[in-house]
Amino acid sequence: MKTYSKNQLRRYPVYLRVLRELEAKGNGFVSSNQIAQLVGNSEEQVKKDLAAVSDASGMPGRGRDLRRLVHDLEAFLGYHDVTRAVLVGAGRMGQALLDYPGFQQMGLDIVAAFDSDPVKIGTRLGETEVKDVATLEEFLSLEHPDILIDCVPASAAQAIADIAVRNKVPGIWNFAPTVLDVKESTIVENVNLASSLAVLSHRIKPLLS
Amino acid sequence: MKTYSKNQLRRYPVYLRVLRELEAKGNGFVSSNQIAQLVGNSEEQVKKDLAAVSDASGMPGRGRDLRRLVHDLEAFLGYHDVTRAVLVGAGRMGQALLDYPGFQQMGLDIVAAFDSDPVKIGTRLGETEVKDVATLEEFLSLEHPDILIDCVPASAAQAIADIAVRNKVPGIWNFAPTVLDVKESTIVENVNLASSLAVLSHRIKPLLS
DNA sequence: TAGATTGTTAATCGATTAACAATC
DNA sequence: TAGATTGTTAATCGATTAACAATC
Repeated sequence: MKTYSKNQLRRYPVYLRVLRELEAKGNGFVSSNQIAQLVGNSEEQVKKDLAAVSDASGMPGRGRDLRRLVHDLEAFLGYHDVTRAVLVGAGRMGQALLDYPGFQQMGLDIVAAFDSDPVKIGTRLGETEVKDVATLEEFLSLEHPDILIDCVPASAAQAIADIAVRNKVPGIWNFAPTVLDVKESTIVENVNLASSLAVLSHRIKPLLS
Repeated sequence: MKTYSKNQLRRYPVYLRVLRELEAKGNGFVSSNQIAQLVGNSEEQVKKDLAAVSDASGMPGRGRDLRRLVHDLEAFLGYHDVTRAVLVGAGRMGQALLDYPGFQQMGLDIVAAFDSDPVKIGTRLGETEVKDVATLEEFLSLEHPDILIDCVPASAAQAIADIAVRNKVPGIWNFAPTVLDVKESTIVENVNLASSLAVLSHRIKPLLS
């Protein structure tokens, strides 16, 4: 079976973005070189990446069918299937995620939100009512979501992860600034702002006066 | 000169986290193996990574001095120097970032926030007053911050990036879901939720029923 | 057709892992 | 001392880049 490296997987949504922009402009075909220019990768890499997710082969001299390519990318990324998620921790970051309209387009449906703050419990954020985190475990055992989005403070994040693991939630999307310890049957993906900032800071270092 | 890959740079803040936890527990020394267990990398990788940022060599049989290692990591990551940033776009995401206390510890000082919404302009978010984005360019030309945090909607993100480039802001931390086109003298680091979700979705796929 | 672009194979590059002598 | 762990060199692995024949 084909395998995809982490870096490769990260590139696909980026391709999708620029392809949609080209589509919006009314283009019908794209060459790998065009895409390469727009995203800043090499042409060879673009060719390989796209060949790995689309059976439709491109036309020598013209490029690839844009519409078809967008479709195949979306299909590969799972945007055509609904992924059900629960969000825990309705702080600023949690609210930002609940608010974000882009997830819909990715097939990600945040079906419930939880918090421990009595002031927040019962309120509505967008379409979602905030439930008491004390009821999280029961909800997971009944509803079996695919993903738990962990947005609680670092000090509470492991306890939430433990509940997810106990209830066999396949994936944890971790926004808390802490390293989670989970059984290997549970997948954790970290959104680590400190890591991102480390890359940026290091690269601008030579530019600072 | 030593070079550091993107992946390597991303690992350092993760090491720092677990090391601080060990320090809080009162430990005085750590072995590479211990760290490897905690973060889930190989021992060899941990050894190489740490050797690249700390001159203090570890003691065979005991490990590395924890306090010293934490210090060296912080120094390498630039946490001991102040990096000045401006944030543009005081939506949910922007507010979440303004709120986040962790940046202080990383030496990141968000000195100003900007938005185009008249309702938001003039209000205070935490310690920062929201200014009119119309005054952004003047602010940049006078204050020369190190980083511009771009949190505006995708449709406006490029225009903000253009202003940053014009005013020679060294780094753009891009939270907008779009690919920015900048001169190569400007560094862009993208926080791309779609990419992160793509990795998670792909990895949980075999676990879904 | 000629030219552009494809898909794929081979070469290169870089990062990770394995091995091991050195040593507190 | 013996054992654990170090730092570093060599081997492996994987990903990226270069090259090129095939073709619309």
